[in-house]
Amino acid sequence: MASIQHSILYWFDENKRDLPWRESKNPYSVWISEIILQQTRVEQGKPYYDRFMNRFPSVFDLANADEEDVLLAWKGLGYYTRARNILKCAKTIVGEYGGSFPKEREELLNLPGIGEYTAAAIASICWDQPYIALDGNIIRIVSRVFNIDSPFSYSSGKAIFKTMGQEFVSKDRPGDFNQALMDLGASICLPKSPRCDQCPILGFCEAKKINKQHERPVKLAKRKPINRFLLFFVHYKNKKLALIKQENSGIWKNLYLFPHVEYPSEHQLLEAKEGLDSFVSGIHLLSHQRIHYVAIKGERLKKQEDMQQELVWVPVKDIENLPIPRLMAHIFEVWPNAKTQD
DNA sequence: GATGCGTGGCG
DNA sequence: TCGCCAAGCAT
Repeated sequence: MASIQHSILYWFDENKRDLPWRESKNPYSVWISEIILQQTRVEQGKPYYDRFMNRFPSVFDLANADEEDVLLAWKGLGYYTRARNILKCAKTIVGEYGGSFPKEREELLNLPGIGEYTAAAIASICWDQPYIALDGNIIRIVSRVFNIDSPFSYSSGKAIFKTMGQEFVSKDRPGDFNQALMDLGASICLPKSPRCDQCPILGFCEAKKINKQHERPVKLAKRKPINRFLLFFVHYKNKKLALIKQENSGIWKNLYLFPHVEYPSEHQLLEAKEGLDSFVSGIHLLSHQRIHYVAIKGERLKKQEDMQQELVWVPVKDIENLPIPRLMAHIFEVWPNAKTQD
């Protein structure tokens, strides 16, 4: 009987996708494609890859580029830290490695923007080093084939996936094996409706045997939302808006937002706004918190004894003409740097 | 370990 | 419609 690895590689040889970054195994193009494809769909990344390689054909061209130009090539793709790291990394490779990538996994991991997944992908595709590249696709396939019921996000779960994955990965063709699993995950072993009837390794899948393929991978249980009760002050005067800087902790740490007071219960929030000129209220969801809010005009601001933070007055255009829902949207629109606002 | 980062596709 | 999430990483 054929091994599971053999079945996967056979399927790959017959069905592999024709993608621009598969034309070469040189580390530069593999690296660029892997960075572009982080949290990004193949169809979205393709045109960026083509333009990027055309604009920066080698690691030397990239290392000599201005950050502005790299960011321009990245414009519209998102996660712009990737673009900044890609430039830093190119400079390191040229400056410290004479323009060729280090082949040791540990050295790859030290490069900016390269984590466990990308290091494994580069090492396996370029130099046939037997590392499993645990991306979303391969996590899903491994969780189903071995019926792993522990979430990848737990460190204990991560250890299981790494152990099983390392055992799983083909030692003969690890690069093809990783890419095969990604293709399989993208076309057959889908997150929601896996096409098990077309799967080349159906007979090896432990989850399918007990009909739990839909329950894999196990996701971390969502924490139930915490209720919070906040009274906001919208204080707009002389075309300036009052903001406060948050402490270096909590959900809006170090950000600027409207002055506010927090109450322990909805009852106390409603009691506090009693008699005040409240004009909008509602619930805002943010990071497993349900924030019940009431906003009042700011004339009463000075009388609030609980308001201890120092106010920062920020010039804002035309706030008096904004409809209330738009204004309220601003309340939860936190500002990293009040000085840059106008 | 939890959180932020960006855009586009999907049911 | 809109929440979920897709070839993760850094902090």
